[in-house]
Amino acid sequence: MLGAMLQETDSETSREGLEDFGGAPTEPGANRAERLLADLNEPQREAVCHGEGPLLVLAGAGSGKTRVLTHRIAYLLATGAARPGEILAITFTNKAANEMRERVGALVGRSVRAMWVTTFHSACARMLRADAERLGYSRGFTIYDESDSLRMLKRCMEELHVDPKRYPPRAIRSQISGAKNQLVDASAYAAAQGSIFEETAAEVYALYEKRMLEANAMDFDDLLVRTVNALELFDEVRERWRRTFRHVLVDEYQDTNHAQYRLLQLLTSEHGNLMVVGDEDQSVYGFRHADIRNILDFERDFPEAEVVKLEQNYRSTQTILSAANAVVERNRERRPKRLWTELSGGEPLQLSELADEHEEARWVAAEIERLGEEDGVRREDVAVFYRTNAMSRVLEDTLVRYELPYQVIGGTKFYERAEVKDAIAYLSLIVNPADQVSFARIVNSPRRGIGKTSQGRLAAHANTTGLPIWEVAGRAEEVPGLGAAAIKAVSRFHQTMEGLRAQADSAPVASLLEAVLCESSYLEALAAERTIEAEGRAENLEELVGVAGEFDVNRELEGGGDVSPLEEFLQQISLYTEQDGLSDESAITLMTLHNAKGLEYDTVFVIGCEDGAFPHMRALEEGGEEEERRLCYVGITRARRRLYMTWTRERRLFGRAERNLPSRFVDELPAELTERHSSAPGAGTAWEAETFAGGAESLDPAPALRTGDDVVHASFGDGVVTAVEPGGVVVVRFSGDGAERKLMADYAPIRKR
DNA sequence: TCTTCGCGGTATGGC
DNA sequence: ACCGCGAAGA
Repeated sequence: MLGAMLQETDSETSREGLEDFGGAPTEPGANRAERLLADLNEPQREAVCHGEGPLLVLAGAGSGKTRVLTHRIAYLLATGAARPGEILAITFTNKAANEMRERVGALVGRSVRAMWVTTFHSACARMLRADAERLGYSRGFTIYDESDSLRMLKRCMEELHVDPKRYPPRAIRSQISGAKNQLVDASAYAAAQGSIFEETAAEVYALYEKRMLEANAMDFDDLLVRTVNALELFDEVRERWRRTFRHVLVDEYQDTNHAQYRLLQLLTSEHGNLMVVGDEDQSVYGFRHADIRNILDFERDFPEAEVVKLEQNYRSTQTILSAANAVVERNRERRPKRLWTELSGGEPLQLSELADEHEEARWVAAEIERLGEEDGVRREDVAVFYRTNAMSRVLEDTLVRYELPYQVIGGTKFYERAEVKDAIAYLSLIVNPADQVSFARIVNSPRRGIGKTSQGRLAAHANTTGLPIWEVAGRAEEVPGLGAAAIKAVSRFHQTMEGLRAQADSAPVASLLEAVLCESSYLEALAAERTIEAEGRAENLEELVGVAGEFDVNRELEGGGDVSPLEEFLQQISLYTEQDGLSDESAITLMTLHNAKGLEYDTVFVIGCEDGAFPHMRALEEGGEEEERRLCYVGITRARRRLYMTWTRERRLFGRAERNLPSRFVDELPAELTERHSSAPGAGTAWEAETFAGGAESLDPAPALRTGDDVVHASFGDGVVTAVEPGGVVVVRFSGDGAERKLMADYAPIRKR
């Protein structure tokens, strides 16, 4: 059995609890430490046993990095090098943090509760709750998600009369976000302005910062930046956290940005106990301003650092690893390394070209069905990855028709639904009376006769007086220009909410939420709609109450901190994206390639492998080919045994059919590791697979073009065919500029001469 | 002030 | 194909 040969790798959580000393860490430390090292390979052991000072673990895909992290934490405790409360372990996603917490818990028992095992963002939020006041925020600050912060940004642009047509708010925000992650504040940014666009962005940046502070709100970037600010500005704060976290461990270090790097530096520069684990080949968050230089330059930044390389892979077959290596080796921004495994051989990669996304979806569904029937492959061992969320739709429809249960990770999020956001806005306003965006969201929802004009007057008054918006609402009669009817409506709303605020400190979150939904008449308004949609929305709110109830119970058990339950609840869910949630036990898993990082599946399909989709056009325009290639590497290395990649000749985008060429990454796979299939062009729905072992030659169906033919292209002129590829693709080298271009033989304005 | 209709932008990726 | 926003009408 293949499985028996595999050492436990990253995403298998269940087995860890069965080994070592489970939840009973009562034996002497030396024995415990010994046992922790027992089934590690040499470099893994070296990393776990590392003493004081910086440590870089270069961990290739599937090389057991989570194992090294969790065992090192346990080892630090067992040898007495650290107490549980001195550990800060950081990951990038909540999911990864939960998994790490679980696995550490399995090794060390309940002392995991004293550790901070969490994401960068929630660690920062926790630290800021204690020290935000020094920066002019109050501890009940609200965390704005993307849409909230974009709202705020739009308001600022309006106020400055910046035309959103000429300056798209998203572009401005990305500019601001980039500056923040480089720790460039508004005035420094303004001082360095160049183009008119940047000048405009600088102006918006400054006002945005001001209004965010007044609203006592932080966006995701602020959480990092403000924490860095607090640590840099206040010796006392810095010393306190340095003393607290004697050992800092960071997972996925290749995804850190400059602010995060600075944060780690501030926390660890004194004792130097920083362990980072990462793999530059899996750096795929450049768009979030991650800086791959952080991992590439680690030894330069921390000169005494010890470096350990983990290159033995315990996950995939040699075929899959060879394919992954072949792709990623084309990148320049990397250290030389090569994954290897004791599992030689393996099935070849299956590459399939299909007519369009519908055929692709049917092909995938049918293949999953076949694997289940013929090879006994379980659905929960199958995952389908795609580059963009939009690609899941057609596949979902098809899986439903095939009656194949599936679950989608990520994508449309529960917490982004309007009604859920409304409910949360009510709660936010209770905690943070200055929260303008939440106020604007709910003041007239349900309708209370407080329209746009009145809202504008309230906001303007808050801005000019500097009073929290809630204060302004409480003194509506003082707001210039507000009509009598509006004053009455605002006052009533204010009164209702004041009543709810009075309960906020003591009541469990669930009952508070229920009271909010009732007394605000929100549920009543939904019921009055009498539509299926409204019913669904009410159900979602019920689910949110359920989430709150769960939170209350957990808090009861764990005896929450010094923060009010409501504050803690809000913080938790504002940093919460779609977790695996109710992970379905017998379903196929669908997700983006980005979401797939850190996971593994027996059988993996990567769909939509077309140039322009993957690598994505936009990424290529931004010079991100290497990052896209790394994403491909991530996708390939998720597979344990079987890997499929598919692309389509045509795909609908914005309702428009686009013609595609296969992804350049497909061509980078060594032919001897792959098998190609192609559906007959023009066969419509009833296609028949033709199989061609080894790829490239002679699959071209209709066109008579062959390698070596001289051709003329309507705009590129004379050229010669250098290769013929599946799907009617010919590669032509043109004499005009000497460049090679891929063309669709059927559609390109090209003829033989 | 609220509702409806139609247009246009949108859909790389996520804490 | 879908959602959000603005214009126009009730």
